[in-house]
Amino acid sequence: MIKNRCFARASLAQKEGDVIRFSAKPKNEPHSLARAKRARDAKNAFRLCPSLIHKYTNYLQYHKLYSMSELTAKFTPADIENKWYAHWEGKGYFHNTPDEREPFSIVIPPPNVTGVLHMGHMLNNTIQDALIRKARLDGKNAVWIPGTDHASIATEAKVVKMLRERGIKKSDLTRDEFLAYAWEWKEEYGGKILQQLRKLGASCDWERTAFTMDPNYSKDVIKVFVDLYNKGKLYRDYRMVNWDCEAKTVLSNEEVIHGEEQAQLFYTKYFLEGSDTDLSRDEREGVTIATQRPETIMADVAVAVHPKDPRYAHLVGKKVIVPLVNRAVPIIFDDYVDIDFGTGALKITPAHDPNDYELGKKYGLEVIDLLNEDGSLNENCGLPDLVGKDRFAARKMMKKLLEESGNLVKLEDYKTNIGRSERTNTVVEPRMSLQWYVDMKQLAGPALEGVESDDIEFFPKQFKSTYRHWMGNIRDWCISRQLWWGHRIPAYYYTSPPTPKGGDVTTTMTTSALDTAAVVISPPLGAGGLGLFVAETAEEALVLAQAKFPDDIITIDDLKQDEDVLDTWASSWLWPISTLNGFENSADFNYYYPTSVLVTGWDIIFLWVARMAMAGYEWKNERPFKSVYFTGMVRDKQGRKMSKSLGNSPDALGLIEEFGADGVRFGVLSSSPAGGDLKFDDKLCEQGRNFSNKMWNALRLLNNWEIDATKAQPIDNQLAIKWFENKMSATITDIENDFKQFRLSEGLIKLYSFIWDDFCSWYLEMIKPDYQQPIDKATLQATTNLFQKLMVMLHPFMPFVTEEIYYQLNQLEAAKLGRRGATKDCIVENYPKAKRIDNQLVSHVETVKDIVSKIREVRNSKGIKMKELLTVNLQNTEGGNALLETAGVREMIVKMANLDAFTTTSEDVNNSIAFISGTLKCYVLLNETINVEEEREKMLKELVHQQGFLKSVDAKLNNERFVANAKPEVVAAEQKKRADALARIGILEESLAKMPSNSVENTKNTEGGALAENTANFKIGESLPATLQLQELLNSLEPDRIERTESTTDMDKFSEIICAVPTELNEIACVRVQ
RNA sequence: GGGUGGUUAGCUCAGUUGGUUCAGAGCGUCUGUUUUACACACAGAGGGUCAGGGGUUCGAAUCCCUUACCGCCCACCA
Repeated sequence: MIKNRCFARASLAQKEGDVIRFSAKPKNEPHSLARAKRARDAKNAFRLCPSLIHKYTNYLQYHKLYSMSELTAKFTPADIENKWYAHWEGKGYFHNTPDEREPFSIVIPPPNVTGVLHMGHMLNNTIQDALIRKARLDGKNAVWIPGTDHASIATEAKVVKMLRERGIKKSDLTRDEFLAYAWEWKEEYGGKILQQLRKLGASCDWERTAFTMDPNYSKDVIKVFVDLYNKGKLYRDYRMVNWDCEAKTVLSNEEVIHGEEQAQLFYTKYFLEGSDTDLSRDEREGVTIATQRPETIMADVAVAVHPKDPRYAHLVGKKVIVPLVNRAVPIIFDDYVDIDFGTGALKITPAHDPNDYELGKKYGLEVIDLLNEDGSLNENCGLPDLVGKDRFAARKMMKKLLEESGNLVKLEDYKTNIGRSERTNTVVEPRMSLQWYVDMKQLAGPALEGVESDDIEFFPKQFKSTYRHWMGNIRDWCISRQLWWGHRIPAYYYTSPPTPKGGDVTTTMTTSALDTAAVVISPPLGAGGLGLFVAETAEEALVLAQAKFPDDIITIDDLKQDEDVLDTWASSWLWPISTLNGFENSADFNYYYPTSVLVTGWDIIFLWVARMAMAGYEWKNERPFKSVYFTGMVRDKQGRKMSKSLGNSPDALGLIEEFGADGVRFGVLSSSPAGGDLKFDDKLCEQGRNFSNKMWNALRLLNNWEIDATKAQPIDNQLAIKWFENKMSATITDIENDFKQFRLSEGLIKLYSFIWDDFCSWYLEMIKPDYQQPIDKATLQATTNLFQKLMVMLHPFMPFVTEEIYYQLNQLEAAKLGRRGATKDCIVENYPKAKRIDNQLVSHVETVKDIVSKIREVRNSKGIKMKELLTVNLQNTEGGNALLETAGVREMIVKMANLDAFTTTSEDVNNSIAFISGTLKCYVLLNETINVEEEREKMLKELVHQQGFLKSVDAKLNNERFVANAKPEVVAAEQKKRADALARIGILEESLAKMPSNSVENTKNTEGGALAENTANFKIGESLPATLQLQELLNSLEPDRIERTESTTDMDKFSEIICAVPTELNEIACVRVQ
């Protein structure tokens, strides 16, 4: 039974011609197979790449012999994540209350209560969690307040849909009945996302979970509304608004998403009044306009042209007939019209276009509103057939009607920007409506100043200008919504005193009347301005009403509350204040406010961030957060925004399952510098998972070591430990800086490479005892300490795996080092502090690493196996001696490069390969004859490079202005470079001089060539393997799973060919798993 | 139209206050690996005129101007 996953997943193959083809590469396929696939792509399959087959065979062998039974070598995150999360939460690590420590607080951008975790949340919340965990490790009083937003439109739309599926219409319900359903829905499905955040490892203070419709929160929202009204920063007005016909509510500008869409322009001719009806359409006099919304034609009250347009100059004072309804309307001349667009003539429909409305006002035109609130046409359209029809249905019918009436000139495809509702995705219609507005100009000042002066600091900075631009051109904020789910507007209308009856907004009226519409027109609710009272409760409103109308006997039943609710953002803008009970000046508020940082996407900078800033300054006279970290937008590989409708959003929880929460956290963090967009690729999560596995295996290594308490600590181990401690100090300093500037991705990458390269690849190899030898106590102790420190450093980014390894290291210490007593959990450890760095020691070990690398390079190029002992000599120089004087250096080089000796020599060593590290020269002694010419060329090349380098350095140092202007340390660095370059050049020249100039004939290894020749003979064959390797492979399979083919055509029946290997007969045997 | 960001390796992106042993990382590619922690690995290699042009400077991927493409935000012409 073959357990290896890669093996089991090996490709399907199909035969084509005489070439075996692998099918699409399955995930996690070994590289060898990927190469096979490429070979296939090159249409050469195995015939041209025998080494590939060899390689794959080799890979399989390796697995069979060494890996197949050791599945534990893989780290499985799922096993530990739930365990640790429950542990942390149970211990109360996430919860904090005010104390004497330094506070660090974050409020979560509240996701919609009905939302599910998507990539944006993952990015956003991983960043917040990393910041919170770092603060916690730094010993701060860290609080992260979670919660959800009631999201009025989005939630109401979902509830309506749910009810519809149950056969219930919203219109059949009373407000209270509907709200009961909505709350029921919220209790059942709401907050799911908060559970999902736990999977990600978010260490929120769940005891503080808030909801924007909690009783306390609602109270604040209402209080704020009343306060704004009383301060004169809130008003009601009748204006053209963005209307969502599906949700039947107004939308703010920020809630309308514009996008380019395909539309049709209807070229429609409006005939001149009195023109000859006997003439054909083209002959008859008139004006042709172009419109994309022909269904609004019936509401036209004028046609406009440019005053300087010669085509229409003769029409001054004339009228045209609106098609279908045959109403005569004036032609007006206004330079608003663009002569070059369309026909240069424009129909004026004040009720259904903001610009037309303005023109209508200017010329005192009638307003005919022919749309109902659901987007269907009403009686004002004047055509019975169209009444009740949806605007899009009507549009289609208009085509026919206009054709029949002979007004339609032509149709033209046209790309235009269409506004759609952010929440319901319906096309937004401009519509006249009476709504509540916040006077933003009064609020924007302090909020703008706060960001300008960096009282609130933006990361990255460039969002300041976006913010400035918007705040400078701010428009009033429409905060009423015609919905039920939300905070009901605390405005009460007293209807008793007879008010002038204005009629419904959908009736025909003139613009002169409209100017005072708020007062004279009976709005959908209540009595308009006269009997309007804004108060936190009906009782308070009653008091106001009684005071205003002392002659009336008014009871609470005479007051009618506004039916509308507030825009969701009119509650979430209080989030940092209300979640801390700021309006009651609570201890929490005084301690945690202003919050430390807000982490959010830049897409809601206006919807939310700016408004929170306004609210903070307005009611608390204080910024709501010290910094704002704008994350990038997560996009798919094609750069598109992740969205449900595109279906391109990866399943967040699925990703966690596949790569582990830590893997996903790594993935989203590692390439997400602030503000930049992140094209999401799950390869990054894979990298994160691999990283976890790497550390897990480092732990396994330590676990496997036996301890020998009597063994003295080797000198090179001491050096390794000192070196690593120094490097760690440097890394700590770097990471601290990165956190300060919110450069989390950089911090993570640094740690990644520090742990993977410095710790695993170098440090552990340095201290690793010889095979089956025990390790000394001091080294193991130091190593577990260092490892644990690394885990603490990495913990903010990858909490689960670090906690687990940290714990395992404690266990290891207890078992092998006899350590007693309780130890902290990683999550509440103290973040390591940087110590003074011994630069000389570090640079010596870096030289060691360089020498070792170069020796490996020599091994690689000469095909010398790692196992083979080598002798390397170091040229006797001052620098070389200084290096060797450092205790442990010699031993370290000997061990890491697998040498039998590393000694100094004063003479050139014959029959060796020389290399230069820094200013040191080493000789690798070889038994075989050296290709002198090759070495000479290498050295010459290096010499040229060094000379060029020296020249550029000299050019600077000889430049007086450089020496005069550059910083002293830069000049010193250049001088050092110069000295080093000179030293290297000296070494090279000396070596070259001593080299015999005649080259020795190179005896090249011809193995590769031979192999290549064999390949031409490869063909698909039937014989069973004769090689030992293949035999072993086959032995690993159960006999009934092996089939033998007799001819190439038999290959067809192989549905799963897992490998094809060359036999001694230069044929290919194929093996498949049934 | 008004803002604003970008263009660096095949791909995705780093590159802090300008300083040639910094042009980097990951992935991908290529070569090698029975190397006892890890093939989710190890040891290496190749690959970029830092979009084009001009300027400032002793010195430019980095600062300025300009051109060409992308992108986003805001406002919008029926």
